[in-house]
Amino acid sequence: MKRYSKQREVVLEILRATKLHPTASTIYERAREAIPNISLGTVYRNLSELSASGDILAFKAFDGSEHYDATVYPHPHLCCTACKQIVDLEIPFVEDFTKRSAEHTGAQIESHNIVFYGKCSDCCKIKM
Amino acid sequence: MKRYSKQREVVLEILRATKLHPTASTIYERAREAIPNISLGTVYRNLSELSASGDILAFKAFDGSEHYDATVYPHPHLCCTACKQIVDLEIPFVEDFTKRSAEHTGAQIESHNIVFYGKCSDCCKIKM
DNA sequence: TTGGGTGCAAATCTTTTGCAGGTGT
DNA sequence: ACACCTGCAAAAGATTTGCACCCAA
Repeated sequence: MKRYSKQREVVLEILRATKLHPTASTIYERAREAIPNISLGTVYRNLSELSASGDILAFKAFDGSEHYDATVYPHPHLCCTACKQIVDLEIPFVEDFTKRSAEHTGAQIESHNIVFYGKCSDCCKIKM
Repeated sequence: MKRYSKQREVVLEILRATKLHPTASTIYERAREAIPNISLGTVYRNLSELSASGDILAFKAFDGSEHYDATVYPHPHLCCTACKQIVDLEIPFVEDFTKRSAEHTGAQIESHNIVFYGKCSDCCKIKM
């Protein structure tokens, strides 16, 4: 059975309080503010468990680093080449695209990991 | 200036001869059949260069491992949960989806990394 | 009480890099 | 000759894991 732990709660809180898709080490640094002697291994373990239980999502950015996200329904991300941030994209027709892809290829698609690379809308406004 | 090297040629040949999206270490093992004393570092260096010059594509699978592909136009991949293979998907409307996503979000999308997770068409046929 | 959770440190694994020597052009 | 490329090995990162101790239920 799964038991309560302060460490897991803190990790989850940190993720839910940000929209910035932090990495494990960023979460670790922030968690130390609440639990100074929390270990990095514990952060990893909890991130894995939360991810496995569907409480959070994990995905890889273009540079290969793992990022975590408390927004748990599958949604595309955009890695902005200008501000270097990873932003959530609200694309209402993602599931439609996925379904069409499945039909077109004869595959059975359960989930997806879509990462775009380009310039986010904020950065597009600023320049050019 | 870029110069010829047997090592780079072998790496590229290996990639072009397979449809299986090998990882660096798999390519390394195979390359050693042609050049027994080739080093893993050289394989990585050449994969980076070939990727930077657009001769090959690199992408991350769901488990985070980097895979390489000699099919250079951007196309989605499917990680099959049954046979564990990574298969290319021919989705004619990918670019359309990308364009619509850009329009919808106000972002400027340069490239994409789309990985589906599910069961490939072959595995769907075999067993329900 | 007891089995899951933790901190710590060592171990893995993957990828990168410094360096001295080799090799296309 | 010169700059690029290589093999080797060490380094760097990221993530996992073994272990003894701790604690929620």
